[in-house]
Amino acid sequence: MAEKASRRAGDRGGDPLEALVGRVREAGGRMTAHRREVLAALAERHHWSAEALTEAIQARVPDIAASTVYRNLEELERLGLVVHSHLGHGPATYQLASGAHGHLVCEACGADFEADESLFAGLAAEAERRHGFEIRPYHFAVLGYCAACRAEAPGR
Amino acid sequence: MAEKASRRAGDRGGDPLEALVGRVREAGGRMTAHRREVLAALAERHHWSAEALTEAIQARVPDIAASTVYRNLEELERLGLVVHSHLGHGPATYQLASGAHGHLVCEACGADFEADESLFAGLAAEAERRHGFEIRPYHFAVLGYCAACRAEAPGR
DNA sequence: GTGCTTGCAAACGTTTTGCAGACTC
DNA sequence: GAGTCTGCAAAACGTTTGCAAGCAC
Repeated sequence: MAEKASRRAGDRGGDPLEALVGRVREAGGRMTAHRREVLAALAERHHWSAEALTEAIQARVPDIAASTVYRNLEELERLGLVVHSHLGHGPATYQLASGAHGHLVCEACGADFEADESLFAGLAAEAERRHGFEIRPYHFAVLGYCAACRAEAPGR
Repeated sequence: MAEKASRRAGDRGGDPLEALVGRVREAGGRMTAHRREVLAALAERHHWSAEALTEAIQARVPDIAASTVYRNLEELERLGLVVHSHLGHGPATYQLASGAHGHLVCEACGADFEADESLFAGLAAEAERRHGFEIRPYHFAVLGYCAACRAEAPGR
């Protein structure tokens, strides 16, 4: 569960981590070892809750404080590198802005379907037309019932 | 701000409060004075946060405990009379199930547009077709930017 | 050297819980 | 009378803050 600690994390397709580091510097942010760990963890998977992210990083870097993770997420979000989503009743989840996408979350079983942006095209157009409103579909989950749960409790 | 306390609240179309009381009893719930106050307040307006609802009821019935309001909301939701929505980053808001509707909430200024169900018709159809997913559009707010805020900060 | 970043610990605001007593049915 | 509902107080939960020391630039 500790892997090879503090190596280049997130190995898929080039090295997105270094690109992120560059963007932090461009935006005037400093690059500390702990901030790098936060970025590395975010590059590894989607949908980290702040708490899970903290635990995952502490497995590699035991002396990182939870408040540091929270402050980094806040700062990275201000810099535009990170966005958060609300996937239902639990805490917010964080992801790299480059991987932002919408969600369908089942209220019964908690299943989480990543939604293609095109799913929201109609809603986006209607909201714009009727209200002049520009939606950001990745910032919220669309709650409802998944196919499996609907089959189990058809008359909900 | 205190109106005429403990009168029939929510006067549109008959007496919805008594209908609600009846539904609680049908569902096996008991009707206490405090539960009636919760229902009456919910019938008066939409989008109560639990805290605001508690304060409003305490203005009439000073000895009602906050935990009683929370437990009533939970119970009424289980009975299907009440639903809650997440309108952004703040606490959840509660409303009578009969008045449930979707929302567009501006991330910049917090403005809240009540959304006609038809706004979600396209999304509902697509989610159903692609994922077999049945959305519940009133349970979440669609976040984004309203027309006024877009005009102020066009290049967001 | 400047000032952003950090750990620690405490505070925060909202919601949940345990319990004994009060109430509805 | 049986079982639900209640107030009170304390705990839980996830997150934020103040401070002094540490580090990037």
